[in-house]
Amino acid sequence: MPEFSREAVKVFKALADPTRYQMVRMLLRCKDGELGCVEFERAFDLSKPAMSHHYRVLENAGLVSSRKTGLYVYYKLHRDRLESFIPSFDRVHNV
Amino acid sequence: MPEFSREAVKVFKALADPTRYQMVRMLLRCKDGELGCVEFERAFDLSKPAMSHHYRVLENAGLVSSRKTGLYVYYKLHRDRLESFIPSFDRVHNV
DNA sequence: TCAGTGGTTCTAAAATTTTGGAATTAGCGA
DNA sequence: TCGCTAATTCCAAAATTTTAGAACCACTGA
Repeated sequence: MPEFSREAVKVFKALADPTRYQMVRMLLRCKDGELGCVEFERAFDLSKPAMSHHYRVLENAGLVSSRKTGLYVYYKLHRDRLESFIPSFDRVHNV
Repeated sequence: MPEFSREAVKVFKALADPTRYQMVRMLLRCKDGELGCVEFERAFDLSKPAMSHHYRVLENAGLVSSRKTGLYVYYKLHRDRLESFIPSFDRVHNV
């Protein structure tokens, strides 16, 4: 399978989970496309390890990257990456 | 989670597998958006039950429906359903 | 009627994904 | 330095998904 297809499947896998799908939508909605673990943990009733796992899946799909300041970690959405596989994701899914 | 989101996740799940992703692309490429099991089985080195499983996942996601004539079954892509969750899927993924 | 083909269903195994407790790492402030 | 908090890593269990053999169903043609 060509490289692009493998990447596409990885992106779809990343979005094929309710928690991660919602995380991406939260990131789309927020002002600077960046949210901290705190916000995510408040939104989803999951353990820290489970959340960490989901962050990693999104990172491996190239959909987010993380930045650490002090104790806190912030995740930033890569809109162009998302749109390059799912154009208008924003318009369609950010309801 | 709202209905649309649940449906969206189901559609992403359906596409989050190499075989099914390719199946959808084959359907996009073919003339009348319809292909038979024969073509799919020739394209993928999987057992009949495994293929049947994949057909069902795509059907449950509302992405295809099937039609039987005689011994043969044909699957038809629902382009509008696909595009309603992933606009321009055709253009982006039908490489 | 019956032999043969195409496809699904049933069942269970293999593989992957999701999850959380425990231990660990990293940074902050006293 | 020490104690505290935030987050990840390690590990294993639970859940889900993918797969195929065996049995079955549906249709065709002889």
